[in-house]
Amino acid sequence: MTGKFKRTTITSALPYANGPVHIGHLAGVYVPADIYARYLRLRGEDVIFVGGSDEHGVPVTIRARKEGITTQQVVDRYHNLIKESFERFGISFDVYSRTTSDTHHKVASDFFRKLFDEGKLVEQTSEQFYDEQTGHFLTDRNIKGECPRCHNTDAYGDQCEKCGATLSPEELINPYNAETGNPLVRRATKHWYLPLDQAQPWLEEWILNEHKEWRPNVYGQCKSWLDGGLKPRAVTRDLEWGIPVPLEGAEGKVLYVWFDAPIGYISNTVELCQQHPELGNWETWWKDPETRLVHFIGKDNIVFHCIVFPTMLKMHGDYILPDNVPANEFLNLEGNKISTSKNYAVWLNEYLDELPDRQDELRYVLTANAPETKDNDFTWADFQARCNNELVAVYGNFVNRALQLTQKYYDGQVPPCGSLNDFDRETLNEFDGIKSRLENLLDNFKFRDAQKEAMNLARIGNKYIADSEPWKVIKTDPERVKTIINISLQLTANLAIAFEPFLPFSSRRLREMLQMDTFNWEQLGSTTLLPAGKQLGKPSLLFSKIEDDVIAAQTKKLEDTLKANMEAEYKVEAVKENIAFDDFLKLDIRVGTVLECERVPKMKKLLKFLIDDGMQKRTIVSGIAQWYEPEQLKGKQVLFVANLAPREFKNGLVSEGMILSATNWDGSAIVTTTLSNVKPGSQIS
RNA sequence: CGCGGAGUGGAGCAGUUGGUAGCUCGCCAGGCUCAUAACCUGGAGGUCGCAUGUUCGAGUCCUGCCUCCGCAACCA
Repeated sequence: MTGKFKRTTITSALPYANGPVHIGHLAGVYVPADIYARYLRLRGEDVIFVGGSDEHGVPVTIRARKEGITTQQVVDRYHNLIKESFERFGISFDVYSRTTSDTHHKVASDFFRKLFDEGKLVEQTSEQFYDEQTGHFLTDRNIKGECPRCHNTDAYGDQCEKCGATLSPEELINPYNAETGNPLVRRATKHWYLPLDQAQPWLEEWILNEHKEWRPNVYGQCKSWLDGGLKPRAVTRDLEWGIPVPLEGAEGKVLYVWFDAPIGYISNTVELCQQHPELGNWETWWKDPETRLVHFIGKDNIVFHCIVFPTMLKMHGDYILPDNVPANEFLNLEGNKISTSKNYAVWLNEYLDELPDRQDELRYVLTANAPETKDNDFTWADFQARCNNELVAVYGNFVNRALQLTQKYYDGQVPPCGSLNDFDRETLNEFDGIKSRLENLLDNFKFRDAQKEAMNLARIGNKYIADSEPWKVIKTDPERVKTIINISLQLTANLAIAFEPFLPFSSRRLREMLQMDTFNWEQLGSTTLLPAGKQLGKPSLLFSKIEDDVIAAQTKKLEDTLKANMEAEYKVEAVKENIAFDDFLKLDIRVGTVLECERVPKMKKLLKFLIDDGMQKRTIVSGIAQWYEPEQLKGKQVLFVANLAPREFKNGLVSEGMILSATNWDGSAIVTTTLSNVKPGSQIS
């Protein structure tokens, strides 16, 4: 660590206790944060890694109402699930607490109270929409009403999804509660605001001038907010679930979640230091200018961690400000957005159950494809390829080669290193700079590149063994082979250290095979990690291949989810305008028997039917080839429009009518028929 | 015209201050056989979203446009 800092406080975004954690959270926040924490610990630095669940806010209360349980039960369920998943996945939090803890309530209340007492907050009364039946004020998104522009009655308080108009709730005609349908009235309510506008000057200096090194996405977004001019933001809300505003006359009001949630980082540190007195006073980790504060978050959280929370800390007084906020972009899944509400995700707890003992595989892939500069895509095919072609074939295979050769030639004892030839020196030179390269990348939050650098060590090893051909040399110069194997083993020992921050589970297994009891970052690059004569443990495979059926099961699961969502989202179309009876009589719908049915060459969607309509045979072409095999329909009776004007297709084919099908929710077509057979040509009426 | 980010070989991604376009995987050919049909070497494959400029020179800088993602609107 450079000069002015003596210790590091690492925070990771608090996952919202409204669902399990998924791979997007991991790739965006927890895996990079964990790599960084492990790296600093390995260097022997003072570091704490703080996490916890965010358990306030509106969505958890909605979920509780839907499921008929208490809000506390909802947050308990997800907090426990998330906490346990993180542990199993090896996210090495020093503390993982929650914002419903007593400590947090006290810390957050005191924080607010101090700002209030010192006159830092602005009090303001405004009119907001109120549901008299439920006794709730509503947020913009929970208000619906008639759009003043297109008169769609389902417009939201912020936008009409039908005509795209941007709205404010006051513009809606007949506003109502989106959840209950109750009509709304306007009612005055008092709230407290954080005057971000006052913070503007020093924020500009602090971010735009002093932190030009922040990532472009972070810096860019901050700049845009600052350029737009900051406005005061309310820090309280009219809700029951949350931390009560600690003031007289503020009954029924709580702290806004984004005000209370980041304070959770502080509360969790307080709890950590209570449990571990050796860490000293919690204030050291938050107020000492020699402490370096780093927030790991996703891109949606940039404004809160770079502008709002720092303003809170600064106004409070003696807190330090974040030194860096390495925010990641988003991870997509098989080309689609990950969505908690639509259940479209790879959930961590399910991954751990369904692919047991493969934590490092997921960690590896998420880091190799981390969305550090732009949104990236996670696919199971890529996951499999990276595991099998990189972890197994490059890293695992190299380790296995070195250990098997040692077992075979030396009964598992490290052979002595003799004199080096030019090729040995060349190889050692190649990985000589590994330590400083890794440090440079990790210190700059370039985890993807850093992991690649570690993997490169294994590539060097494979090349070294292949080029020096110990299996040939053993027949002519056994002494030489000792040196080759010694160097190969030293390389594997280095791998165990280099991969420790990234792949802690396999690193541990590798160290056990190598009987490395102690290790630290400073040893990286050393060629004397394993002394000659040392007895190694029994070699076993570091990684195993992932078979096709495992991947197929996962992709099927996602496809099923997509299908289920389509089904759930299916809406019945509104009924068309009424028609006169005479209009109906004009339609001549009849029953026909399918005599022949075949695909139309070069036309993927079309089936050609030969129909017996009671008088003659007629040809009808129908666009349902996607959904039926011709054989399925042969001999069946179908309903068709008999007096539709014939239509000629481009290839000269003429369709004399239309076969009636129901269009299902997923777009598939189901051909209609009668309950029992009737004579061909019978009319429908 | 609300704001920010992104668009680079078949796939996924890098490309710091403008100087011959890289990496991993896949593909093709060859080599090797200690190793999990693994490993090593070589090769093919790109008008860097589109269009304009600036420059001796642009993936990189200017301007305009198109597309995707995010924020505003409590999903990382």
